[in-house]
Amino acid sequence: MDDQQRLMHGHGASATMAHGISQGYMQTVDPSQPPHDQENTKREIGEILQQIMNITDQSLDEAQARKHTLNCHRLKPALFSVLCEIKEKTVLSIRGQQEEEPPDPQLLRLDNMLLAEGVAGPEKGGGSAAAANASAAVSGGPGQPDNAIEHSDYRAKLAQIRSIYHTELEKYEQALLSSGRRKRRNFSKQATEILNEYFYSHLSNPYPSEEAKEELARKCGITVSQICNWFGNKRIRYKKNIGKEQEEANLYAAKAASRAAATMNASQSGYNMVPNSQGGGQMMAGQQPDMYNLNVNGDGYSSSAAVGANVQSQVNALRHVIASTGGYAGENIYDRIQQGGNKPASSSGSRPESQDGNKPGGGELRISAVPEFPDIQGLSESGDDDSTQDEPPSKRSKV
DNA sequence: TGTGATGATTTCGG
DNA sequence: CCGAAATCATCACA
Repeated sequence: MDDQQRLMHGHGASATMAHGISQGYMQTVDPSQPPHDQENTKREIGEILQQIMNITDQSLDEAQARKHTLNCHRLKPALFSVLCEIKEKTVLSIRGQQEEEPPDPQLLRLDNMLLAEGVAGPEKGGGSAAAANASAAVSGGPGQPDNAIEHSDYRAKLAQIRSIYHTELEKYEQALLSSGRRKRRNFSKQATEILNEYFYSHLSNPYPSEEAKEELARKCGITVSQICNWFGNKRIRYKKNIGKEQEEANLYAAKAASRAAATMNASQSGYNMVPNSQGGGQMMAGQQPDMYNLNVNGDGYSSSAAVGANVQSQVNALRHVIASTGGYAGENIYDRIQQGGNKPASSSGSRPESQDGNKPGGGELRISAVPEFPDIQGLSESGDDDSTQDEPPSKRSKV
């Protein structure tokens, strides 16, 4: 293994290097040597370092010749070992500063390797200083400039390798994206929370408008297309698994209700709150689910009729809270039920997605003849703090 | 390591 | 172009 290669071997070879250092250095600068020899050694080291410093100022031929001389020098292995050690320390300190979330393990390993080689990662300004210190220690004096490494052709090589590395990295990432090997990361808990809240509170029409999507995307820190994916997946999976989702629906319904209760006071607006016959206040958690999917009858999807029958008695219970707050949870379904409305929507040709639940002419989930997410007959009303949920009826701004 | 959950992509129909 | 449905690929957890 030649010296260039040794340098390129980074921390993985540290043990070997340390060993090499102790061997090479101790052999050459043995403390047991007479003082006279030590003096000579120091001088020689100083000269070598000076030559290294000057080498880039010389013509190519001259430099080559000098490099050859250097390579043949008996102190060269020891010096090189020292440089390796310095580089090692530098790399370690650089790595210590890097506290980022670990990417792909393979990439991480590659990065670490390249970091160790100085190919990737931050410019190491401190490294040269360390090198200078170490050089000074070796040469026995503080006289050496602190950019010893900076000017070597080693650095040029590093730059070359660095650029190759970045190019390859780009290719790799590109390939990763385009070749089906997608990298997936789950959304944050908070984002999921927000999405679920929206979904379950718009269960009657889980098709966020463009604006709502954008708002949700902003809130969740994800892209609009991810929002689309999420809602697409959610609708399908909800449908497939209505029984299981019930629990979740429960949860979010309860949350929504309690939130609504907390924020209700101001907007008692135009709704006539019907003091429910069921003891108004305590509906919350356990009952909401019934309003959503309720029925559990076979097809898993709640036909509006079933909903109406099943839930009617509970509608009033929630109505008070929800209606008064602009209806965070399932407001549309209320309206619907109250009106006995269940008409297939969007005959006008507008897309379901384009209207929010609040809008007249709301959308419906079109799934093989089963009106899963029933259309809403919009008596919309808003008052929720969430701008995504209470857009003006004219919402479809962009068409 | 197996498995369910989940985000992304593909296919298909309107 | 949108959404449903199927499928893929990865994550996360026991």
